[in-house]
Amino acid sequence: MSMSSHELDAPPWLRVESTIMATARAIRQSYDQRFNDLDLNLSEASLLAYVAEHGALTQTQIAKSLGLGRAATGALIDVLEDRALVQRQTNPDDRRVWLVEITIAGKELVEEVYVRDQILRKQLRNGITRQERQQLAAVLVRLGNNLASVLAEEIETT
Amino acid sequence: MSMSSHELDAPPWLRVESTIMATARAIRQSYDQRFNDLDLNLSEASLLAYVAEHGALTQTQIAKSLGLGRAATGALIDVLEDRALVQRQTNPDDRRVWLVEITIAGKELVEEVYVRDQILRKQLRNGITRQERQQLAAVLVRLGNNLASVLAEEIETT
DNA sequence: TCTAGTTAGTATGTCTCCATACAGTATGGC
DNA sequence: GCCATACTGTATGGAGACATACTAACTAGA
Repeated sequence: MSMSSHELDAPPWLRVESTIMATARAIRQSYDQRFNDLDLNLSEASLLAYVAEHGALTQTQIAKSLGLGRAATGALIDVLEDRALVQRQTNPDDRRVWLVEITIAGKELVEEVYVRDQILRKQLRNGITRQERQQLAAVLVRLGNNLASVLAEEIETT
Repeated sequence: MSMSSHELDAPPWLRVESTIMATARAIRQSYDQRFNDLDLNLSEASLLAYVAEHGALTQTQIAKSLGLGRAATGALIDVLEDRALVQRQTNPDDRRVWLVEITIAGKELVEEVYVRDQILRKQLRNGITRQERQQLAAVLVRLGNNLASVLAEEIETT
C-alpha cells in the first residue's frame, strides 16, 4: 500500500526536534495540570521551590539557576509577590537589586508542591530504568555541547 | 560547606524539563541559522521538504505529519505560497480542501536545504553513537507514552 | 572627583505555537 | 432527499519564552 520506501513520515531533522519539543511541552503540561488547583504553573512552582531552598536571592541569580531570562523571571516574581507567596526586600548594600524571599504562605504551599512532584515523577519514570535516565541526560548534554559549538561557530563567521 | 544535600542547583523536575526544552530550542535555533540566508526557518524548510517528497497533500495531512496544528500549518503555507515556493490547488472531489504542491522554485530551494541538513546533522551527531541515538528516541517515546496516560487520567477525573 | 564601563531590573516587540470558535463542505443513517 | 454529525481551513486570542533597549546604580581608573 505504501508508495514510498521511507521509514519515517516526516523529514528526520524535524522528527528529532519535534519529538523533543513535544516531550518537553507534555512534561510542562502534566505539571501544570497537577499544580492547577494550587493556581501555579511549572515555572512558578519551580521558582517557589528554589527560593524556599536557597533563601534570599537576587532576581538574576534566580534567573540563571532556572535557565530563564531576567525579564521572564521578573514577571514570575511579580505574580508570586501579588499572591504574597514571595516578597521582595531591598538590599542596602546594592540598591539595584531585590532580594527575593519566600513567605510563610509560600512555605506552606511549597510543601504541597513537593508531594505532587514526587507522585508525578514516579509515574513518569514508569518503565524507564535509572540507567536509561542517566544515559538520556548524558546524551542530551553531549548534544547540547554540539549545539553550542555549532551556534558559536556560526556567529564567528558572521 | 554545603548546607543542603542536594546535588543539583535547580529543582529536579525543572531540570529535566528545561534541559529537554533548551535542547529542542537549540536545535531549532541552529537550523534557523543554517537556513537564514535562504529566508527559511526550520518549520518552513521541513514543510517544503515534506511536500517535495510526498506530492500534493491537504493541509491537515501536512499538519499531522509535521506534528503541528492546522492553524500553524496554514500560516506556514501562506508564507511559502507568497514566495511561490508552494502552490494551493483546488480539489474538485472535495471543495473544502487545498492540495498543496511544490513549485519549480521550491524544488530548487529544497535541494539546498538537503545539503545543509546533511552537514548540520553530521555535526550534531558528533560523539554520539547510533545506538545512543536510537536509545534516546526509544526513551523519549516511552516517556511520551507515560505523559500521555498521565494527561488522559487527569482529564478523566475532571 | 568624574568619567567610562558594567550590572540589575524592567519595558517592549517578536516569535512560535496552541486552543477555541467559526463558516463552508461532506457523509452516512433514516 | 434530509438532517445530524464530522471534517477542512481560517481567524483570533493567549501562553511562554527570547532579544533588545532602556534607566538606575555600582565600580574602577585617571
